[in-house]
Amino acid sequence: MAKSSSGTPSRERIVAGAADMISRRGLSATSIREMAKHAQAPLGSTYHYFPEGKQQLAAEAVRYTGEWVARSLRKELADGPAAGLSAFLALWRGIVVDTDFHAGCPVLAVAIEEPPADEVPPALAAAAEVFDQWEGLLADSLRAHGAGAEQAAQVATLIVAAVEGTVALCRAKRSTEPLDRTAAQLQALIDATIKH
Amino acid sequence: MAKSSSGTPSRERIVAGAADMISRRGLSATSIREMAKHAQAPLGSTYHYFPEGKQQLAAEAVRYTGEWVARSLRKELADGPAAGLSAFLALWRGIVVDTDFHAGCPVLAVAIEEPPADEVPPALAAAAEVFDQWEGLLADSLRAHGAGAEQAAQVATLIVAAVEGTVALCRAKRSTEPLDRTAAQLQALIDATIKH
DNA sequence: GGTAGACTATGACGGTCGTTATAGCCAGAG
DNA sequence: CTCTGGCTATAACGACCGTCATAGTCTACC
Repeated sequence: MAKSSSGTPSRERIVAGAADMISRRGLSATSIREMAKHAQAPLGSTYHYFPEGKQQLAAEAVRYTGEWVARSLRKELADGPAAGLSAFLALWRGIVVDTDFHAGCPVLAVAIEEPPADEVPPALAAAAEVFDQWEGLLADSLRAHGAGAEQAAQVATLIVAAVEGTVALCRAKRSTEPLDRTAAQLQALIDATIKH
Repeated sequence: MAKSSSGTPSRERIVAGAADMISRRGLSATSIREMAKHAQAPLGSTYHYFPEGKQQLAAEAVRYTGEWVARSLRKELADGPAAGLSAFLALWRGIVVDTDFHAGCPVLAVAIEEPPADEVPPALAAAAEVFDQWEGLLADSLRAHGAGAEQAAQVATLIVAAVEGTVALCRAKRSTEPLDRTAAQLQALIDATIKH
């Protein structure tokens, strides 16, 4: 057993690989068989580690990405909101460029999958939590640097939404120009927000 | 025959229905069989009207949505960039609310599907064109109201990206609050941009 | 050495996928 | 009335899907 907090290495490989594949093709286009193969794990193992099936695996992949981004965000926000935004932008730019515009954000990919009627699948709930987490980190930093609570919340939401949307624009256009433009405007917005 | 510019009514029903379904579930999760059934058309008809198959149908659905939004945008931008933004926001809010957070933007949905290696599928190319079109309309209006070319382009990209991202946030959270927050910030940004 | 339990291997279940082929219907032109 | 051509009906192709069941392997502890 020895249930370490990060789980078996093989288990974590599956989750990380799933996050990568979902960020490229979306959840429904990513099969469990492919996720297993991509992580060099047998298909049976996925149902051993994730007995609730695909939704559980997707939810963990979303949270995995969420925590990975949040770690970077927490670290860089120590130098202020502008530094945090720069890191946030650089992180996504790296993913988009390194994959030749093939990958994006798995959280966004999961967020736009239609849920069954009268139900909220675990992966979608996880996506909502991750967005909240990112917004919270940004808003906290803005408030710590003099922004009002309302203003901070609005700017934080705008940043997360704009960056997610911009990554999608970059993928469609196969260009990083949208990221450059969004970066310029958001940086100016942060300056204006914390200087007020 | 009688090839009208808008095509046979049945053909247009298929395209419109496809746009709706793609906006809910994404492209790969939407089967041609379901699109046909949703439009009350036989499966054979889809391959009659769209001989290139799913990609052609998806591309047309993307352009259909693009033109629909552009029409609203053109009309409201006559009253200035702020009015255009309001219409843009209201349009997406309507979709999200009317579908109980089940539908979003089909253009975004198509934009985040991974293309095959060394290839740009028609639907993805159409998504890029639609984003360009929307940005162009907004940027033109901003420049017509005194914004510099660079500033106008940056703000236009930010608006499109932010609204697309915000719609996804709303779906994940099952709340329109992100749209409220983004709206407030973008309106302020437009005011500052054209007043400068 | 034995035994429990974590993991793997294998194969199957019913179902849906995109696409194609073929034969048929049926309005309108001659 | 015949015939053409746009549209439909039906069935099939191989491939893949999520999930489950079962039997097997291997490792760590008693």
